[in-house]
Amino acid sequence: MHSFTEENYLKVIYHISQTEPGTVQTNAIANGLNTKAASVTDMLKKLSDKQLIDYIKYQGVTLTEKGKAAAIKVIRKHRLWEVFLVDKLKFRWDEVHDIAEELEHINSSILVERLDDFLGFPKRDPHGDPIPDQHGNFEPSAHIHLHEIAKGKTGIIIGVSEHSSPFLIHLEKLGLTIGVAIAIHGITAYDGSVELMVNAQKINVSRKVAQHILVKLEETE
Amino acid sequence: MHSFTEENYLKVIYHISQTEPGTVQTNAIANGLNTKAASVTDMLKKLSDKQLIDYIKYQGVTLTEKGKAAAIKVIRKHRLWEVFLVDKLKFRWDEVHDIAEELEHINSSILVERLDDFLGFPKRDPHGDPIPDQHGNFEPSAHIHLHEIAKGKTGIIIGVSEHSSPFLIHLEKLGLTIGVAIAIHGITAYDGSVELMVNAQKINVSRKVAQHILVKLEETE
DNA sequence: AATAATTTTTAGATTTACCTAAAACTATTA
DNA sequence: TAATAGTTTTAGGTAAATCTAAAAATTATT
Repeated sequence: MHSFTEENYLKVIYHISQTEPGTVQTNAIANGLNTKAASVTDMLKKLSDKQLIDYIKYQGVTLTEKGKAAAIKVIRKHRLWEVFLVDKLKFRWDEVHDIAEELEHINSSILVERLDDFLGFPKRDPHGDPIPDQHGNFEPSAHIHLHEIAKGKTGIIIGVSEHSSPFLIHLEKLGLTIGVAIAIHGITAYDGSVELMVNAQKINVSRKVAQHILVKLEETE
Repeated sequence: MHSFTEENYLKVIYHISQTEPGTVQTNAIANGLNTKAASVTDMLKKLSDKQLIDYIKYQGVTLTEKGKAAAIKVIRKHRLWEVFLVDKLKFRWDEVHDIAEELEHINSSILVERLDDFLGFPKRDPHGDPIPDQHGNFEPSAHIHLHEIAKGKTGIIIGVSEHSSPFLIHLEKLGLTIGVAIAIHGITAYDGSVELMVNAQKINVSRKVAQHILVKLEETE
């Protein structure tokens, strides 16, 4: 269908469009793919010819419906393979990203559907990200970032927005894993770090770390 | 490590060297990869530079120890993934070849070892081919081709030497699957077809089909 | 609005893997 | 052994994806 490289571009464009408002910039894509702006421009022309993106020179791009569907398919595969690696092959959540990055390009829709079935139609991957269904539908999780939560609130960690191994290993050590209940004690004015209770322990988390932890707030009492 | 394409060349060279005696010819490789002799020559130079093959112009190639090890690694992955697809995802044996052809290039030794463990360290793939262990060792099966068996002999089907879907579906219809006991009634002089008993039924199998069925003969009574 | 800074695009090259057509080599056989 | 058939290699070219350096366009700043 689409080349390995095209799929990576679509995926990155999709991810950026979910986090940044407006059209997606050439430099942002270059950054997300560890490549140069000139290479991105070349590929944008190609993706535009294939009607996978809407592209206006110097103005950035947006995915077309077709492009969005293709991107979501890749993301679905990535997340299903991550579940496979953790649930079945006993990998840790910090080990699976790079392998899933390769597996996501395996091209067989029947394989994806069988895998989904085998895994019991999981709704979320090991990092808490929602897994799109066959038709590309998923409920985006109503989350808030840890560094934005007001003092006194309580909630449950439902995901992370960074998947690097060092970050995840750090979280593991702090006991900040998915499903864990937390209570915010306050934010340190000096460095923006967050004071919180986890597993009956009071810990301090840097702002940088807090920015990548997604929390579902508890219904207010 | 090695590119997708390099791995495919090594794999094909290995397979040819197992079936044909002597060095592997350029044309045979081109044939096995559905490419042209000129392209093969280009790649042979590259593989030779990397010391994966011994190559003398016009004389064909042989794998070096390094090349052989790389080829066997790919074959190990291919066969393990086939077991996964059939045992876990409930694919039929005629559906798995093409998907495994993609999966075999996924690059992660820990993944392969975990998969092997998950599958219970299988010794053979769904087509009866032996699966090399971590170190590349495997017992080659002592088999004989169906068309070479003498009248009156009995045996058990232990494998096939063609993996195409039409061929395997045909075998399935005839009841000629792995583990099935057969008894040779004779060979038809006119067309070389084989008369045999399977599941208490007398059937006739064309020479072309018989050539791709591997049988383990029963100890003579 | 003019200038400076930043971003993006163009131009021209490189690498990998492939192709066709022609030349060179090897094997066959008359 | 000379001609011919078959195989393999060389020569020259294409397409995908990348790069660097320079030009062009946009955005920000006096």
